[in-house]
Amino acid sequence: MTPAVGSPASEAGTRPRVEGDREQQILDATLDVLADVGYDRLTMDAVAASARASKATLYRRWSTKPALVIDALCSMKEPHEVPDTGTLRGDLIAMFCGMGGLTDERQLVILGSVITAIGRDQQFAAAFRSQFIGPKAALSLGVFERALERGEIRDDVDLDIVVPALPGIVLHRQFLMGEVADAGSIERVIDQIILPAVAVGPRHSHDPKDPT
Amino acid sequence: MTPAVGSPASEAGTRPRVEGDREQQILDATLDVLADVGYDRLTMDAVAASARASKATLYRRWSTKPALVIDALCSMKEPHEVPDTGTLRGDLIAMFCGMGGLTDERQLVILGSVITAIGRDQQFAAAFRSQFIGPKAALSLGVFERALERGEIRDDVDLDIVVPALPGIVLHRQFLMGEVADAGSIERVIDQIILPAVAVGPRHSHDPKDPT
DNA sequence: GTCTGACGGAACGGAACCGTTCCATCGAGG
DNA sequence: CCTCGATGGAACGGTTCCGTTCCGTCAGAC
Repeated sequence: MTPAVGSPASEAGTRPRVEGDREQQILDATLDVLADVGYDRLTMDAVAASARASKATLYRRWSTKPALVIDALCSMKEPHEVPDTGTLRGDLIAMFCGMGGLTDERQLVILGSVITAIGRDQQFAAAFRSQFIGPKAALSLGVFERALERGEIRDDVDLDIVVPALPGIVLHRQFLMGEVADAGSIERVIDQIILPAVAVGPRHSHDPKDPT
Repeated sequence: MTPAVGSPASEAGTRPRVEGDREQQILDATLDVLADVGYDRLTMDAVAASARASKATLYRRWSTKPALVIDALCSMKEPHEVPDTGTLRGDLIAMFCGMGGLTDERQLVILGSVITAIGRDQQFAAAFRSQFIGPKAALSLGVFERALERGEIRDDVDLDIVVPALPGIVLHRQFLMGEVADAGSIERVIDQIILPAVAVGPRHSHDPKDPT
């Protein structure tokens, strides 16, 4: 499968030279293969073929397959900063339903592809968590902290538990139950689990009219 | 749709060269290898070696690797029936912290090992969901329905969302965040997410299906 | 005691990968 | 124009795994 990332300048037989983004092209090809066959079945040959590079080039830059894959994961676009919609509900929807969120097909497939590797390669797991999970978790944490400042949620909420709950529920539905995550299902989880769990007292106030 | 897997031992006379549980021994060995190296890297040779069987024997009974693994998964012990502790909280803890629950190391490792296969083998995924996920989900559903009858939880709770939430959260913490699930962490999730989400009491409806 | 047949073990050819090496080619800088 | 360095492509030997086949063994059926 040819990566959609066609080099703008070079085409039609001319050999793609190292234009600086050559490395990114290879990493993109790595992600394509990763999404296609998974981590365990990803081979350097397949990556080389997909990137129209030679294995020699690959090994010149990355000594091992884990190193290449980790680099590829790190090269993925980070989710945008989450816009302040004024409510926790709006922020969560904006964050998880947008690009780079839980409805991003490619990202979900890749996520599932590396779970095996996470369980069996400590170094891989560490890199994955700090580079991939970390930024997303930080963003999500920020959303909840904003809600905390607004007084939208209880002040005794354990963010370590609450913050990862939403992706956990959605990913579980996706991977193990076979549902395709869309905005609607994510909203249902937010409305029926997350918001009730953090709601303030008996009064369930998710009022958008209280911007701190 | 089970591929050519004879229901053995009950048949008289014909079979058991060794013992009727020889098949189960092989399936157990399969689970061992599965937990050890994962689905993609599981080889028939490794299973044969682990079971001290010959590959010929394996292929005599299971035509392919997916068939063998599916049979192995199906042979795993089902979780016990959940004792009625009198409260939803007690039932959840009893169910998920006990054997076959979310603290069962072997089961968790195997779970992570097959996620790759689930995403890429439709037949495998279907068998896995009906044989592995299905019974657990049914048990969990029963626990919540019992709570519903007790009047412990709101009667407008969407069980399709709520029931899989707990395993989702815990598995996410385990696989992606690298936490080891123990009774304490599961209890925290129950107390801070699940119970608040289903607790009786006033609740604003965020249900998009109710656009009053 | 003999026959039967499933068994474990070993080996096979073929295929896929790995990591390396060699080489012709092409782009850029001198 | 010409050299130099990085590249793509192809091939290598070595390893692993697949699915099959053959064979000697041994417990139960007869």
